[in-house]
Amino acid sequence: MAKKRFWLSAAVTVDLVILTVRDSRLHALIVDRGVPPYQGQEALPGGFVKEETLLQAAERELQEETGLSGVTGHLEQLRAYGDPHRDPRGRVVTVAYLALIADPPTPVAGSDAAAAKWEPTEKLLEEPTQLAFDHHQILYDGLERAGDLLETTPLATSFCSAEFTIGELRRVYEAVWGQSLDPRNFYRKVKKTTGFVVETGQSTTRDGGRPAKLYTFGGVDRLQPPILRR
Amino acid sequence: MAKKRFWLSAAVTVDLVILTVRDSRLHALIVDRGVPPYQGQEALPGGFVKEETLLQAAERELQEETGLSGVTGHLEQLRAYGDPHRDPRGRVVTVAYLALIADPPTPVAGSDAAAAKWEPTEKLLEEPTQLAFDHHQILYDGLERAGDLLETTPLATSFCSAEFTIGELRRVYEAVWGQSLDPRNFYRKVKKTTGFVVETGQSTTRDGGRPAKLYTFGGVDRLQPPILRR
DNA sequence: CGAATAGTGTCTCTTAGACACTATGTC
DNA sequence: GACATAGTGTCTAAGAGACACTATTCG
Repeated sequence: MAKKRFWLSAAVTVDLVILTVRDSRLHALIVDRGVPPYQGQEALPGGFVKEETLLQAAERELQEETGLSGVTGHLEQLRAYGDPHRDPRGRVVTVAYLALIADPPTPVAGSDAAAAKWEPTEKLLEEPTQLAFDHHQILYDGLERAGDLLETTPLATSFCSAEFTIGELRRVYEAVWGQSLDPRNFYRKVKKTTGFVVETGQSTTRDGGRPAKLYTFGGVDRLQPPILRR
Repeated sequence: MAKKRFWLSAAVTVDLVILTVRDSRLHALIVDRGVPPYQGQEALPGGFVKEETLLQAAERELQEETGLSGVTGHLEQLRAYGDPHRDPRGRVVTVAYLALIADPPTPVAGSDAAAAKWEPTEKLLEEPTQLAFDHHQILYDGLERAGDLLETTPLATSFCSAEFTIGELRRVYEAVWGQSLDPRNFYRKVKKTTGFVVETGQSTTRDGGRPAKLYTFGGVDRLQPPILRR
């Protein structure tokens, strides 16, 4: 280690775009910043990376922010953001993660990062931006990724509870894509996609109308054929 | 800045997956490491980030490694890799970028990072891995991304010179996807995709056979309809 | 001429979307 | 009964792939 530390040193953080579907609308988890910079403003949850993997840091933050130990859902890296001036404290490179989780974790724990709350993404995207740092951009990228994921992967089920109806699954697609889908064509499309969903044999009337069969996730990791939006 | 630097500090690098198509085969730019760690082994080109954007760092490295000032092509972020033990020197988070460039920049300058050379990606993916760090994984991810990009974006043209034939474009797809395509169906598919290519009015016989019309990139940023592989 | 690539036509099969219709629950 | 959602059937138009065929160059 002769020339030790001649290179640039930076702080590394993870920021989270945590999405869920509530009342047929897409929501993101937002925190009120309790400390400078951007004190009092809204931001995405996140924090500094410790002696751990980036993914582990994201998992840790996710559990801290949602206040749950066994969060069910999906977590994947979005991308890194490293503009030299994105943080007034100095050089901070952040690695953003995208989390898709089922509604139940509604009660958000306060944690150290002040109050957290679910906000409709539609509202958050309105200009002018109220989010701290470059979090508006990160949120935008996360929403775009989420929309793409629903086309080719079965991750829409990450927004659902363990057992769900086709109608509930459809409302996930409608919320994320921001468009309505024909229930009948959607129904057949899902059932034709091998391994997407599996019948449990039970049914429910929680959505009103005729009882709907309940399904669980079928286990594939790619939708074949994909479910494409227009 | 009361509690200044209580957080983890890390070095930040960029690594590049630079792809091109030569002789109808996909190649990646590989350097021989002249310094430890992994001295003498093969690796992806890359370097430490300075007082600049991550993208700017990637552009700088790209130009240094290819020895060209105005590299034509495409450059986008792949993702970040931050395992605590990925670099024996300490905590180094790297942000990988994917570059797609046209063949002409064949003469690779030595630069400071020892010799650089084009290697067929097929050969590089063979086990056991000979690439330093986690560059095998990064290369794999880059190739996967490249394949996806060709489906929905016009970036195959980044592999071509300013003017190209449909046949040359097809050989790009075949090289990246590793599968042969029906020339006739491909031809109509490309021409049906609005804004993908534009006729120049000229033609060439450089591919042998009947003279082929020459095209330039049409300017769209999404292929509609997309060009999907089976 | 044959060989090679460019470009067109056409057939078949699959799929996406529109939408009529039936089924089964709650009020 | 009205109303809501679940689930099925069917028609039509567009797209994908297979492949015969024509066009134009070179040697």
